[in-house]
Amino acid sequence: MSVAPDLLGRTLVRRLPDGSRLAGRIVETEAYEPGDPASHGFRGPTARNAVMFGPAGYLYVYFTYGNHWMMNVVTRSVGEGSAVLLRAAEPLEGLDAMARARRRDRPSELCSGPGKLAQALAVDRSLDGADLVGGPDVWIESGTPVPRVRVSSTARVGVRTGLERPWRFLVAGDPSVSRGRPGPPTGRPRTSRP
DNA sequence: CGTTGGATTGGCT
DNA sequence: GCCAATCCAACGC
Repeated sequence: MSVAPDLLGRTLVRRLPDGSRLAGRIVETEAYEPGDPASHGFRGPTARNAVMFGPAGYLYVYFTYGNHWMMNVVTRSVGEGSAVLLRAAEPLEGLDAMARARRRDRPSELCSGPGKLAQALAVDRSLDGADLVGGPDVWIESGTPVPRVRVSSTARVGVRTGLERPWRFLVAGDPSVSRGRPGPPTGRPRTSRP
């Protein structure tokens, strides 16, 4: 869970097959933990969520609502089943390519939601299980840490269980944060671990 | 094997 | 603010 807020401010990089580079500064994440009823891993491994149960540092990509791909970072060791959903980023590099993929021009509409982010970065099922540490297609660079005081946490968006867990983390006031519809903000994240 | 509904988005009222 | 789009994994029979 603690890695979810730590990903804020880091740079998510995608290298396309033609060699071009796309990048965005992560501004919104959500944590999905072992034993968490809102997590895809809650009922154990399946063909879809298998990557979640593998080693940390890999990309878990899944498809939902008939249209959208979601990008997650696997964060725990083999067998545990955890992930951090990458929900939004501030476009930094390759805005033209992102705009074409998204059919939108305004930067704030390119990566401001989990489905939008994957579409802008040309991420789909083919990158499920991609190596984020040593792989050539997608990775995370250190970026600039976001000061704790600028991080807000809220209930996670779009889930019906686990609402008591304020595990959505965002950069307060950033225009690239998604328009989620969670409950009221709960302020800065708790310092204690679950 | 059929049904259900989803870690969403964008367009329309 | 509301809701259809659109696919498929999960689950029940």
